[in-house]
Amino acid sequence: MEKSVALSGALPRNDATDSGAGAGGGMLDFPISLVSSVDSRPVVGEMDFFSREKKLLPAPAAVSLATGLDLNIPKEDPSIALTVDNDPSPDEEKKKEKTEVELGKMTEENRRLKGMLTQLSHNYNALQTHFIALMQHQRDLHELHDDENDKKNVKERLFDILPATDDTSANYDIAGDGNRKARVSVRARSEAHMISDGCQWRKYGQKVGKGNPCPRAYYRCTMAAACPVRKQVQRCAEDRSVLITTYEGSHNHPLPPPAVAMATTTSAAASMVLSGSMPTIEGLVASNFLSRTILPCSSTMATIAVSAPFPTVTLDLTHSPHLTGTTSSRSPPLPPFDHSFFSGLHSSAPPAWAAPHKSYGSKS
DNA sequence: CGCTTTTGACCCGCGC
DNA sequence: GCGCGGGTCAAAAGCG
Ligand SMILES: [Zn+2]
Repeated sequence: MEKSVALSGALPRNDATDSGAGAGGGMLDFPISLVSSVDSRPVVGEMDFFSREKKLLPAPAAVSLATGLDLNIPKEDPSIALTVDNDPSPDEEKKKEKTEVELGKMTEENRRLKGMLTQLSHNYNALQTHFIALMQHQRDLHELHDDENDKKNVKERLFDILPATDDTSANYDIAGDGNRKARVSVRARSEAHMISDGCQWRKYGQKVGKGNPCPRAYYRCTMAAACPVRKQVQRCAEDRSVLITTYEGSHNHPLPPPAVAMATTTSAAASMVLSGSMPTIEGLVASNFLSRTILPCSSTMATIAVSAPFPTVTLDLTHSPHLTGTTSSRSPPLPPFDHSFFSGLHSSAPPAWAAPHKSYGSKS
């Protein structure tokens, strides 16, 4: 038996909750890649959210994607840049000038905001690094203390000495309690074999499941030597255009800025849910946390399944009326209302960014 | 030459 | 204990 709650993540944007939502997860739930990363997803890349190759995507779009803020003010928006005809009355001439001045201001402000955003991103990474270092230190102290009080525990001492190549010991505390089992899975329509998420992954296995003829691929994060993050990529059985990516664990290293949004969102969401710091799932979704961060570009649904053994946060980026089928049957059918809200923001699907990944055979 | 992918073997928990 | 199925290892192959 499993409980599953499906809620629409597509609530109206509520910028006031911006800072509050992240802090809602408790102080230690530093919403970075610490826990699960989703690190979660393009025909050859139709859902490449976090391609590190910025050339492939228009920069303003990337900014907008990562922050949920639509800072992209096209310079040649016809609604702003008036195209006055040959007979400009002095009045209209004036109006035009005024508008152009306005436009200049906005462009300038836009540039400034972008700069700030970049700065913010850098600061964020720096802070994250510092935080991780602190956590490491704290862990060392903690275990040292334990050792003094309880000398029979040789194992822990070993963990202190061992290089951080031991995943479980090194990252246990970083992940925080209750977060280790966290999983975040992302469903997205994509013909690509893998959705790029800003991280580097090395494939370490592939299996074909029992019921599902589609092979499931296993990846490990290679951005840092000891990064424990893993992900599974599998095509949905009944609808092969849907790619399901499941992330597990948290990064022990800074992520490239484009990847931060996704990792932050997923891990923080997982943290909140699993730690119970967000009183209700409704609270999580109502805080508009998910939709503001990564989902403004499509109609969306956040599903949080409390099923054993791993609590899983599912971000559904699909438009499909299909039910999941992989993890569970969804209780309530999707309310029809959640598509309309974002229609004004990004009307179309994300561009087809390419994922740098290759093949995908099958076995067994 | 250093990386990733491939792929069968191996491990381990679970139900019988 | 045994078989099964999901997950991982690691040797070999592939690739730029
Ligand atoms: Zn990582």
